Amino acid sequence: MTINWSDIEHKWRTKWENSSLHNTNVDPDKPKFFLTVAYPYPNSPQHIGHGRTYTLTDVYARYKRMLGFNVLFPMAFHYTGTPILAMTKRLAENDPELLSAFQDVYNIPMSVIKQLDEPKKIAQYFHDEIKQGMIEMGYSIDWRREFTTIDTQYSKFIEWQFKKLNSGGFITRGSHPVGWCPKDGNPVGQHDTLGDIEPDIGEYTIIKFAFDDAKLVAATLRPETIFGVTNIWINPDIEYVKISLNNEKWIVSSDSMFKFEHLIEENSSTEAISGNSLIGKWTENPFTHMKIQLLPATFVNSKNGTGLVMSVPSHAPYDYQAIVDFTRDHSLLSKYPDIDTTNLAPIDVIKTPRYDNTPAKQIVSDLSIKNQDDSKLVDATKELYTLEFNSGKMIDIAGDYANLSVKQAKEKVKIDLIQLGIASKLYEIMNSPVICRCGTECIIKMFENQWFIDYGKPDWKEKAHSSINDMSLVPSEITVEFHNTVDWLHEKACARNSGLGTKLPWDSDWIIESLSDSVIYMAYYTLSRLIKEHTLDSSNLSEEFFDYILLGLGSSELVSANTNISKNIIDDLRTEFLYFYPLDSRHSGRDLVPNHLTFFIFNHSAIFPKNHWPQQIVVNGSVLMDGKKMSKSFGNIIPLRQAVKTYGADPIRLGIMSAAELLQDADFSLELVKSFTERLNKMHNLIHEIKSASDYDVTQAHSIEKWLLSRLQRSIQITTDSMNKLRVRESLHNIIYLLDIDLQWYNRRTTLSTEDQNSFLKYFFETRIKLLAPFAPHFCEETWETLGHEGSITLEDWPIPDTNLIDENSELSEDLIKNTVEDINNILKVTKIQTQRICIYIPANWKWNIFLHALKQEQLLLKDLIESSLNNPDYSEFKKHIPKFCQVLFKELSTMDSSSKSRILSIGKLNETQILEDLKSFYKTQNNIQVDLYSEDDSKIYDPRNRSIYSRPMRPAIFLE
RNA sequence: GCGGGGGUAGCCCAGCCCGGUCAAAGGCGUAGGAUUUAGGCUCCUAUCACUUAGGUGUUCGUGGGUUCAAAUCCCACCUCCCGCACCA
Repeated sequence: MTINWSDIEHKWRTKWENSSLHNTNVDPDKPKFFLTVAYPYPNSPQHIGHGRTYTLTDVYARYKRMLGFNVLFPMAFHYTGTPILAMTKRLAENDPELLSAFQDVYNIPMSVIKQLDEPKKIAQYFHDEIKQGMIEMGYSIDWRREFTTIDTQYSKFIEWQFKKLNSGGFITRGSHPVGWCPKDGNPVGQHDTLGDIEPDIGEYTIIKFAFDDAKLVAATLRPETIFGVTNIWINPDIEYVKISLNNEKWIVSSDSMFKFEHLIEENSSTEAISGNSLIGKWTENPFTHMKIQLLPATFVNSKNGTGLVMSVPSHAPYDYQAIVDFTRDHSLLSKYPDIDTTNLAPIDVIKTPRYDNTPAKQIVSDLSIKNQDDSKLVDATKELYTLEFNSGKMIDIAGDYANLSVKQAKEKVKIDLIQLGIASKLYEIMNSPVICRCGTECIIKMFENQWFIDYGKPDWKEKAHSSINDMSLVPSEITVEFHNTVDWLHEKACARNSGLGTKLPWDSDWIIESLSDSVIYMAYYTLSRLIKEHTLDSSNLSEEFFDYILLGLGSSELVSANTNISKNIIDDLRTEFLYFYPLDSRHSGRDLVPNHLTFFIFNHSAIFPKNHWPQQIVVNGSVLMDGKKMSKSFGNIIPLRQAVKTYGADPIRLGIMSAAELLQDADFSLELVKSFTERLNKMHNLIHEIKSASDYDVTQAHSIEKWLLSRLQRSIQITTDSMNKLRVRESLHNIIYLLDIDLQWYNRRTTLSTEDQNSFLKYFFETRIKLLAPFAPHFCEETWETLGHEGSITLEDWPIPDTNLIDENSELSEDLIKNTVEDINNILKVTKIQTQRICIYIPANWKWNIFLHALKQEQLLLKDLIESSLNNPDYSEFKKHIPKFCQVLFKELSTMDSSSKSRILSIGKLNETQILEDLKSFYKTQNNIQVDLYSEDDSKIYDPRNRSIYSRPMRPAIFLE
């Protein structure tokens, strides 16, 4: 008989639903446990990978319920954001890639796709799809509290959040360079570009060198080297322009002019200048006032920076090489007779441990660079830049900046130059061209007056650190990542101008960005049920309303008077919030550690009092599919609902949970799922065989039953310990595999009648099924019912190990038997003989005495052991065997761990003859082999090969024939 | 560059914090056997090498070190993966 998964899943889903089993209300008599998992963004159906975090959370919820907690596990949907918008657009354009994903991977019929013509419809479609999947997976969610982040009431809640942040001084405003698609009019991130290339925004300092009525504008990444400028490089073959901006005239290459477009004064004329005409002219270093000349160089690229380069030959390999090239090129020298080459000696500015002086010269010679067009110059530049950036120090020539590290000097010089009006910043895409998905080349745009949440505030960081220190992080290894994230987080743009979401309450041009409107929503779960049931209108959900309910400010009377919401409802909302908050456990994948989870910590610490800060965060790794990352392009995505349909929810749950320990990436495999299916089937069939057996009285247990009961208690203990640490793999390991191995051994050893066995097994499985219930809820409900129970197993108590049932003696005895069997197998394997008779020799008493004596010694010395044994008159007749025996014993004891030692000591001498007596029937029934037991000092011993002298306590000697 | 995580027998995955029970759990796969009309399921046995007596040898990315003892502690190196934002 095999399990019909869809039948039992449907049956139990319906029962749970009808009995509102997972709906959780305030119950002052019961301790609550409130846990949430990052809500899904509905732009695709869930796949197996998504299932991991949700399943883990559900397993935990079910476990906590069995421990007696009033568990609240809610769910909502995150509609906020831009990807759905982009998706709508691509769908409208019949984007073939997206259409194929929808049809072939997600299996959405064309007729349905046609209807998905606006963002909300797409979100709603996947919302339903995902929700259905969660139900089918058996997640024990209180669906009454479900909401979406574009519900008007939720928006009021987010408005409240931002008012709190703003009044608390956590919001700032500023300008920020972003990668920008001029066609879409949107910032672009990695996910918006062809080939998923992140625009690498570099910051140039542009330095203005006076030149007649205008400024020659050179862009540099190394403003600190301004002390070493010897000349300016101009490419004679390119065109430059003079443009008017900021009340100045700038000279830049015409190819770079567009970068200043937004600064150029309207209607101003531009004057073209050939590069060649500039060569040989003079200007001066605006900072040091040294007179310098404009020289020709071919390496200058009209598109990089401004098409002008300030030359620092000591520290820039290109500059050094270009000067070498120029001064040895006689035709050039004669072409520009005005150029004074005596003025071009490199000027050192920075020293490093590796180079004494003019490092550019040395590195050029080390790499055997031939001329300024040599491609090795790129590496040379990078190497020297990195070296000086990390270990360089400014030397005396740098005046006030002398002795500063290059890192410090770079910032300081830059700021000072800008302050003096000599320089300004220019942002540029360093890895250009970066192409937007729409096909347009991206540029840099200053995003003006952007709103930020200022995660850089030192006192806020401190609060976040302390919140982390006060909460439990599971697994604890992840703690350092949180602290690091808190440290390097800074202003985070919190609003954008497109996408679904809530408008910024004080500036309706902006929509609150999706990572910022999802940081305290756990609190909203405690309200959403009542808000929906009483159909509270969003217009009444004022700041005052949330102030009272979430912070206890004001009074319910006043709020009621001002909002038209009855006082009772307001009181209920406050009660509900106070009952469930703080959040006891937050779950998500580890990819959210550097963003969402840390924002979540920050925002709670900003808005809520300390007693409402989160209590625990649980982080899990991702899911690989047969060793590979799951992705559409690999075609290895398995939609969750389809998997449930094919394999059943419980086998999938077990497969995901057992594949890896919490933080590791889990390698999901369908083979594993299939093997779980078989194991559950086996268990199911067995339970049907034993279901009507009579009750078992554990106090009557003896022999191998006692052993299995003892093992079961240990298993409960280990499983409980690992569940508390959410080491679910270990838990399942115990429940499924290790208990199975014990059960198999039990089956070989038991001598009970089938009837008695069945009642014993019934007891065993009732406990085992409870342990399994959080993982495989449908299966366990079904088998629990089969075993004659009426209530849901969800409401059963989690098993507690019964120390009275732990029996060290039977465990040690069973170890003796197993070891002896193993030894016999070993001998059989090596000798390859077909044995008819097994002779087992139990060690003599004196051996046990020495053994126990040796175990008691804290510091065991072989010499002492031998001597004291030899001197003991009781052993005088065995003298000749003592040294050899002690030697072997000593070796054995020196590698035995202390817990085994004390275990044996606590039990004392085993009656090995009686224990091993069982082997007679064991071998008789299995292979029809005769087993004879002898004590070593038995006078009638049969020992043709004289093996009995090798016997040791816990290790009888063996002879086969 | 900054931050984090890995490298264990054919594969997956524990063990490492807290050294000894570690030739290293468990699963998957494979082979042989039992059961079966057959297949599947199930059960038993084996699965680093050598070995006709329960043994020995060499293994936990590489190389050193500490220790009576190292997969585990320390140092160096090689190598793979992930994150670095205005995007969920």
